[in-house]
Amino acid sequence: MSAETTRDQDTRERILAAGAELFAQKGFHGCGLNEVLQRANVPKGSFYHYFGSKEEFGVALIERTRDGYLADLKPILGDRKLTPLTRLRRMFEVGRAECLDCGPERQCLISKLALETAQPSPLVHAAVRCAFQQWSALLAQVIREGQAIGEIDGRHDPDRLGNVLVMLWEGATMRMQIDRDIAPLDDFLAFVFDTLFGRPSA
Amino acid sequence: MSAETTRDQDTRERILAAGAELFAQKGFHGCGLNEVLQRANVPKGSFYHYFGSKEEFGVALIERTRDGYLADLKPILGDRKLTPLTRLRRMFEVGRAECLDCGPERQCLISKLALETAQPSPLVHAAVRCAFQQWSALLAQVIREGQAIGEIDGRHDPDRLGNVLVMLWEGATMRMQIDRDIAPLDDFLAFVFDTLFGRPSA
DNA sequence: TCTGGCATAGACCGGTCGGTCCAATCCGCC
DNA sequence: GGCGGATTGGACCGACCGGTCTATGCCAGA
Repeated sequence: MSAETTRDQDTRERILAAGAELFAQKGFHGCGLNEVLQRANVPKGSFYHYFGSKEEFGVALIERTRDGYLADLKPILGDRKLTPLTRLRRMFEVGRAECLDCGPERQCLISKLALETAQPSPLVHAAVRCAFQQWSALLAQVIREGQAIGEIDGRHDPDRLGNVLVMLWEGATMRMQIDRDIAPLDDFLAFVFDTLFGRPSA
Repeated sequence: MSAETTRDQDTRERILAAGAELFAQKGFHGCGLNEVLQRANVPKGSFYHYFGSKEEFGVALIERTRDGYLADLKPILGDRKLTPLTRLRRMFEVGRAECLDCGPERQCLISKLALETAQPSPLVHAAVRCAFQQWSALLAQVIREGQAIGEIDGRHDPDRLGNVLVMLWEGATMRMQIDRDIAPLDDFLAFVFDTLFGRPSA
């Protein structure tokens, strides 16, 4: 019975895990369902029992990924023992460490699916947009806290700065995949926390 | 004979133009050759006369796109009648105008193909990397000029700042496609030229 | 005018795609 | 025990994929 726990309800989870891994590497259209199912050791029939189509599967993947990210982020960004700016830095350092772990050829699943399916699939599109907006909003909140205690320059518009950080991070991870090197993430950290949030006064 | 000029050598160019348009929307794997050739009004045999494979075609597309970008950029970035910072701003404003023209659902072809094919295709990968490095280098040069005349804060590392601008721009265009709105590009311009290069002193 | 190679043209190939279908099996509930 | 929905298993489908092949049109140079 303990060995049988691999089946049952977690079949769905196994499909999702295999899809996340493969799509993050090969893309949505670059990887067929058969390959995903083979990796998950699940037959076709089970897939279409849990998901209505490949597109719905993509939406589920994005939501799963987003929820995982937010679950990781919130404890860091909400840690009252750290100053807001320290929390921001900690979050991006954790992100860098994760990229280092799983290798530079594995791009953020959300942005990858976003670019590949934004045009034809409104479902995927909505899921991606939601994920980015949530992240931007979280950052803006921490930025406001930093401004409240004078740690971050109050002339920044918090919402805009939150968007800028997200955009720059996504651009950096994209560049990381292109260069096969985490140097772009180091450029990101150095720019944001030494230059942008560092001493701007002469 | 004038009407026949549509054929002959420019067949290759017609294929490239159709591919650029369709791949920018639907992606490399999301669009079949048949669709490209139908749009270009060219039969299969001609395609494989000019290109060895779909992958080689992708490389040719990236190089064509990169050359087009650089040809547009260089006159602006090298315009000695403008200050370096003004040239930078002009360049991104032109980029924004072009995005406005062709619509927010059309993502930068280079970054799109980069994410989709970076892993399995070393040829495409090399072409993309080359394109980004050239652009970053151009920006770094202009930043150095700006620093030389005191227009840009000399404490910035020019190469890193060039990379940051490219990464942020790519992230912004990605977000533009996700949100179906050019507002992210406005955030980019406001942040870079009002906040980053604007008055940092209190 | 004949000829050789470049370019056009599209039928065709095996393979794989996303998706369908139904029989077999499992398992909680009566 | 046996009933019935949930789940598994995988053969199968038409469509389309990237790529091949050969027949033909075209035109420059002998």
